[in-house]
Amino acid sequence: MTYAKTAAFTQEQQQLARVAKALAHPARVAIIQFLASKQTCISGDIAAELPLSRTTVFQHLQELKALDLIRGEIEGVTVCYCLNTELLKQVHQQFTGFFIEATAGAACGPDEACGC
Amino acid sequence: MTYAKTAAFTQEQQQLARVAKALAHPARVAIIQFLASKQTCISGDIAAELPLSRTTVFQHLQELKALDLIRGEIEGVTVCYCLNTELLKQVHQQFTGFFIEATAGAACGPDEACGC
DNA sequence: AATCTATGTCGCAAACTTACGACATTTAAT
DNA sequence: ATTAAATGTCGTAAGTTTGCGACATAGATT
Repeated sequence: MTYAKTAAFTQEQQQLARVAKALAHPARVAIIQFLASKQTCISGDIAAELPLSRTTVFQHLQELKALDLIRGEIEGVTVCYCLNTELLKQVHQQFTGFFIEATAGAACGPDEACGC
Repeated sequence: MTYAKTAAFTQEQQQLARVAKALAHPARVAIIQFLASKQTCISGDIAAELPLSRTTVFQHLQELKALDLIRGEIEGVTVCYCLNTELLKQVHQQFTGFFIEATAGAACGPDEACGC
C-alpha cells in the first residue's frame, strides 16, 4: 500500500493536483517560462539553457507534454516545442477558483494562529 | 546523482515549484478545501473526512504546515488547524503572475500545434 | 491512579521522481 | 554511401513521496 490513492478524491481535486505536480519542479517552471519568453517556438536545445542534461530535460518535457501543457512537433531534424496557451489559461482559471475558495474565509492572520 | 538540482534555478522558480508541490496531491488539495469550508478551524479529525489513515493525513498536514500554508495550535486535547489565508493570497498572486506571463504570447491553439 | 481520547512520532515497504550515460533513429549534408 | 547533428529511448541508480501499523504522549474523566 503505497500507491497514490488518487481514485478516492474528486475529479476536480485530482485535476488540480495533476497540474500542480507538473509545476512542482523548478526545471519545469523554467521550461515554461523559457518557452513563453521566446516568441518563436524553440527546439529542444532548451537543454542548453538549463543546468541539466539533455536527457533529463527531455524527460521534463515529456511530463509537460503528457498533460498537454506544451506541444511538440517534429520538423525535420529539429523539434518545435511550444506552450498550449489555451490550456494554460484554463488551468489559471482553475487555480484562481481554488485560491479564491481557500482565501474567502477569515482564518488565521499572518503571525498569530487562529483564535478558535 | 539523483538529488533534485533545485539550487541551479532562480528563487522565484524554486518558490513556485515548492508551493506547487504542496498542492500536487489530491489529499492536500482536499485538506485545504476542507479547512476552507469550515468557518471554524477544525481539529485533526480531518482524517475522518478523507479516505486515508490518520497517520497519512497527519503527514500531509505536516507538509502544508512546513510551508506555513496552514497553522496548527494545540488546544488541550484537540488541535486547531486553519488556513493561513494571508499566505494563500500571496501564493495566488504568484501563480497568477506566472500564468499571465505564460499565456501572454500567442502560441499554439487548442488543437493544432504551433505553426513555426 | 487508571483510563479514554486525541494527537504526535517512528520505522518500514512500495512506488514514483530525478538525473544521466549509452545507444538507436532520423534527416540533412558532403 | 558516410557522416554529422538533433532527437528520442533504455536502463540504472539514488533520492523522495505515500501510506500505514505500532508505539509514545498528553490532557481530561472517572
